[in-house]
Amino acid sequence: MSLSRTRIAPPADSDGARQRLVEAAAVLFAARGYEVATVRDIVASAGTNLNAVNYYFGGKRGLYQAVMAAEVERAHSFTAALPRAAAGDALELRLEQLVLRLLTFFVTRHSRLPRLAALEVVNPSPLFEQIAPSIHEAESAELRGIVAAALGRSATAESIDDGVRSVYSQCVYFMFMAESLQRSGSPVFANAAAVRRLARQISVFSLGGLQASRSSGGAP
Amino acid sequence: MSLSRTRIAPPADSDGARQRLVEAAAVLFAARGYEVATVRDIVASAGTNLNAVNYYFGGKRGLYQAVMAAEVERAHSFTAALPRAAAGDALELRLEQLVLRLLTFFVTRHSRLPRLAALEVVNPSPLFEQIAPSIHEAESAELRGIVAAALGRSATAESIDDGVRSVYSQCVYFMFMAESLQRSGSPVFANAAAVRRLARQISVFSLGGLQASRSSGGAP
DNA sequence: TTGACGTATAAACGTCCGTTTAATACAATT
DNA sequence: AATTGTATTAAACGGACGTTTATACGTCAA
Repeated sequence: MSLSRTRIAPPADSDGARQRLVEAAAVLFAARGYEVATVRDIVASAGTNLNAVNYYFGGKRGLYQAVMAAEVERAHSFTAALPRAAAGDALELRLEQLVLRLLTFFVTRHSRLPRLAALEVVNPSPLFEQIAPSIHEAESAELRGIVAAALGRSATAESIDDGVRSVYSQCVYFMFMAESLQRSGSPVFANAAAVRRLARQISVFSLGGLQASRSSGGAP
Repeated sequence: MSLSRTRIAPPADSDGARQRLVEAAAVLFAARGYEVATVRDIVASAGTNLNAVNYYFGGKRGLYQAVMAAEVERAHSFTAALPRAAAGDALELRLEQLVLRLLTFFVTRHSRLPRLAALEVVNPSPLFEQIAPSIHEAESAELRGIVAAALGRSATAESIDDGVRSVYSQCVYFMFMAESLQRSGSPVFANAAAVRRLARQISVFSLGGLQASRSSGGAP
């Protein structure tokens, strides 16, 4: 039997290699940071050859760029599936739902983006300007609308910026602190109920803060 | 006079080299992070020989440890000199002064500690557990007292923790975002008046948030 | 069948890293 | 004057890094 002849050429890994590289690189970039993660470790984890990174991505930076693009897309499809309040709902509910969505984004392991973003924000790479705006477009606009509504007629551009930052900083805190909080065993990263409770606390706190800001900041 | 006898050994560079190493290393560790900052760049900046790091500190990690210790001490003496409200002052004033102190700590260039701490928190090193508590002992205790007072009789340990975190996260936000905010030209890092205004906004917002939490969280 | 092309593997290259070892200068001690 | 101990300099080591070059394999068109 001419087995050696008729045997169809195994498609080898084909495009599997490229995808496994992106996946393995995402894990290692997130775990150790761009500089410390080595190409050799990445290809070993992906089961490919050392040259594959240069062949497919032109180099380590190109692979990082591909990882970021893939993780941004993955995070977007995750965020899109989260529940959201209707525009006509009460302000309190809309804020709580938005905060819950932000917290869920920062705290769950849907993608490596929160971790990669924390590293980028604290230590921006040349890609930072390109990545930064694509993380939160929708959420920040929605938050801005809610804050403006809570501040009422006396809202100024500056007071809205202040309010957005005060609310947002309470959420993004968990992105930056993720590594430290998990070390100390914070329940937020494994317990969905804890996240919901946290969202309620932050939204109640923030709504009270915005109302206090209205009476204070508006009239000089 | 037996000058040659009584003359105390000229310290020559003596400890100068050691101190210059710590200073140069602090700058480079803060600018590039521990892994990326190289011993060769540090000794070049300090004007010493390559071997000096191992001679004085036993290695790169030892130098990093010395840098951290020096920066923690420097930051402490800076914080100690900041004005603080008296215990009998109004809650609003005490909170605003504390927030201003925290913001000033995070935003001004008294030492490299805020930057080094941001890197450590996002990417903890083996030294993290040793460094973390020594940054804020006093301030966090004071904040806890203020939050407890603002929450009043219905305060629980959990609601106090929540309030402390909500206030603190608005301040530490500037530590994490320092690099990014400075890139986008935020005035907070060069303008003392902007910091004072910010402290007022955060304290007003937070006091309102705490009052709202009091009526909400206390009675289940 | 042959040549070309896209892919995968292997080996080597040049560089930079932290660290080590050896050699030197100099003041204090014996 | 010889020696000891400390500080400084110089040179080299072994290894890891990202990247490049060379080579083999399999498919497809001519």
